[in-house]
Amino acid sequence: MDVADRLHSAAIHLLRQVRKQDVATREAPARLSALSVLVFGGPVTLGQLAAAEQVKPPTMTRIVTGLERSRLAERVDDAEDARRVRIRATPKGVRLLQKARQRRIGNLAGHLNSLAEKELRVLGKSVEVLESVLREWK
Amino acid sequence: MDVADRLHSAAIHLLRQVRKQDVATREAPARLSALSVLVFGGPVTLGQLAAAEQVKPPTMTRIVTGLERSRLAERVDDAEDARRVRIRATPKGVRLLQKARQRRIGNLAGHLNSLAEKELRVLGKSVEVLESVLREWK
DNA sequence: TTAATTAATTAGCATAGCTAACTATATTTT
DNA sequence: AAAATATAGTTAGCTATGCTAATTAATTAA
Repeated sequence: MDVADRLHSAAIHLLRQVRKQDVATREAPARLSALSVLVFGGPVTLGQLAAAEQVKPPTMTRIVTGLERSRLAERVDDAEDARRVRIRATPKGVRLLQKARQRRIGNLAGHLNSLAEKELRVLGKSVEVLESVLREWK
Repeated sequence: MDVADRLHSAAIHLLRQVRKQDVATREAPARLSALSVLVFGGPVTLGQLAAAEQVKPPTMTRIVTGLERSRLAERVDDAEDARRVRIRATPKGVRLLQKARQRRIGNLAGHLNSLAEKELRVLGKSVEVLESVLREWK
């Protein structure tokens, strides 16, 4: 319980700090988050994207509309099922997201810089442990 | 960079899972988050609360108004400076937040349960490392 | 070939973020 | 002491993001 509590708190504060970098993109959080699914997971249907982001389809409809207006993503008709719409990041979207990610990760890495080599190793090991926990979670 | 990247991703997915528990409170995320500052940090002025939550004062004004409507917090006049308004969690607010927190932490702890003792120890060590990184961050 | 199901959108509501402009109180300058 | 400046919070008005319910279009099942 103690580890859970402090891990929870640390995760909150860590993301709160890292997220500050995103203002440089001039894009809203939900859009960046959806765009990152598109960039790293390839084109998906709107419904899949909504599920991945844990929002309802109407919400994702509007996020995608916003991404399209900024030319960061586009709707593509699905050849197999005309009800579906596939969403794809544009080259501009890919570039923007990679820069945003670079800023976030770079910022975090900069702060991990002060750690001793041993601490960094422990942290790396923990991330693996967390990844395995998250794989089971669903 | 690799550790930063994966830590970042793990933190995102961890919080995304844990946050699901909050629907049981029937309170919106920003309100729960502000309430948690009040419960664990004591009464603060509206401006301090806004700063703690990294939002602008007008945003916090409305969050506090929402919390007041639900009787989870209340505005108290400041004796020293009549411009200021102190915000305080009500007993109902304290109870609601503690239950919400219990659900989050309990849920996370349940998933850490499957870990071997050694893994849990490594995780605990890492949380300490992260806490020290976060202390330096500002 | 209807009937039922599924995918996405539209409409309408609440919440949450912002800036700009305003009110009221405190502080500083003259 | 009066005037100017600064600070704390609110109000107004915008955009964005979450929801449910209802709608439209396409697919699958009876």
